[in-house]
Amino acid sequence: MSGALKDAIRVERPAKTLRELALDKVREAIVNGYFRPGDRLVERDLCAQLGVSRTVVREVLRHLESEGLVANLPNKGPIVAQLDIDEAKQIYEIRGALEGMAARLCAERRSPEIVAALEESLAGIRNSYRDNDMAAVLTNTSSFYQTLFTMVDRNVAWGVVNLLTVRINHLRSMTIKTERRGIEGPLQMSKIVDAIRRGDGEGAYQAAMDHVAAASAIAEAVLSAKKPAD
Amino acid sequence: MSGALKDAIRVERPAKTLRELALDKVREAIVNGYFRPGDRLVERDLCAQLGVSRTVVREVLRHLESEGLVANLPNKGPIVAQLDIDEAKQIYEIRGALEGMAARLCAERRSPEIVAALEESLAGIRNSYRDNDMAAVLTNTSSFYQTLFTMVDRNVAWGVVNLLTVRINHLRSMTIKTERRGIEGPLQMSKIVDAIRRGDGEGAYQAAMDHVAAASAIAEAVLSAKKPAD
DNA sequence: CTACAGTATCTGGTACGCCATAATACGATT
DNA sequence: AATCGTATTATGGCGTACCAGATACTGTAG
Repeated sequence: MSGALKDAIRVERPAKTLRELALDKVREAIVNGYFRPGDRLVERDLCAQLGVSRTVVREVLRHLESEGLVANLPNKGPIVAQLDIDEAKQIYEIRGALEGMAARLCAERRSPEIVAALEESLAGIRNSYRDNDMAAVLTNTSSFYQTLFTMVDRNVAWGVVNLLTVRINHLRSMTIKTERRGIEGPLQMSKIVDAIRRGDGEGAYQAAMDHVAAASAIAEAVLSAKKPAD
Repeated sequence: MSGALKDAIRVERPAKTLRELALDKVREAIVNGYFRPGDRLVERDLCAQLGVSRTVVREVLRHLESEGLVANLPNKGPIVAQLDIDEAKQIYEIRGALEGMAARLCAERRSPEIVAALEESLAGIRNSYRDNDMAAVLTNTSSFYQTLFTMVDRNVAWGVVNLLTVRINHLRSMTIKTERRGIEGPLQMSKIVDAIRRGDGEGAYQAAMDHVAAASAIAEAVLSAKKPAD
């Protein structure tokens, strides 16, 4: 549309400030495990690694702190937040409640476009599983839920889910690698889509709850199994 | 026990860093309307008003930005976030889902301590309404929900609710002042407590949903009525 | 070998300066 | 006089240097 045209015309300015770039870098580094939980995040070291000043690093650390990815020990400084099993379960529970809510709303709307969009995301997930591309599985799963929320204009809830999800990201990357998850995961999600197609709000709610409940159970098993080795 | 003893012994250091103090100040200033939505938050002005350096101010602004209280216009700088009616409704909806969940869990636990704690908060709310102390109504209402969440160890969900609540705080302060809200509000909340006492999970869930739904409806009326005058 | 002092490290916090950008005011040219 | 270009101002983005206080480490003296 006119937006796309304008974008084509527009002189490509980075638009992103240095701080935002650094924020993304550090968050990514935490999320995919370059920084491990409990690692200290020494400001001046980060300055060197990122090539930015302390001002920027401090603002980034503050931001990540309010996202729950970084914890601040008094007089000790910031560390990568530890994720205990109880907190992870709580996060899954909240996701269940919100994703269930969104699924119900989708079902009640009975719109073919919603179903089509969800099917498309789901196909993407199946393909990624087939190609054994786990990173793609994660992003496609995110986009599945994103459509679930945005199709019924629930961007705030999506923001909350997104915020919580980064905190359990390394759990997610472990759960999807679990045995048979490549079959069961998409199966559970297709149940959500089916219920939405039927306009079955309660069914969609339950199916969404079941999906995260399964993920939560796997995460719990993974986390309690990993604890002794830590 | 030993924790309390240690706390009693401890030399009372502020423990709070300057940044946290400034953060609370600015958040409070936004929440109770000293800074109005849309107001620009000029860094150097805030430095002067708070008596702290720009570094601290910037970190505070970043933090509030990630809380959703402050928005950052590119090349313009931070302003107090505007709250549109749709976003407010979404926030109420999320609160409904999470508070309903917590209420259900409380009911399923069937613990007399929970009921007692909730009754106490509720009594506080009634007293505050009687004394016409609206600030106390707000804090007591918060503490009611806080017990709802913390009694079943749902501190993450409580954090989410709290985070969202500050964004609609000025709406809350208007809804509680509404005609008859001093009777109906506590009535609805006592229904939640009743259901919990009965161990009626579904009833508690519904009662909690009803309560926020009522608040949401009032907020919508207030907000749409205020819009033209803006 | 222990105790104590000194030192290095690190965060919290401050001050100051530079640059880029946006808006506005002002002045010059046509 | 209208318009265009330029200077100024306001402000955010970013960097650097510095100091204070807490902590951890280390080496030396008794």
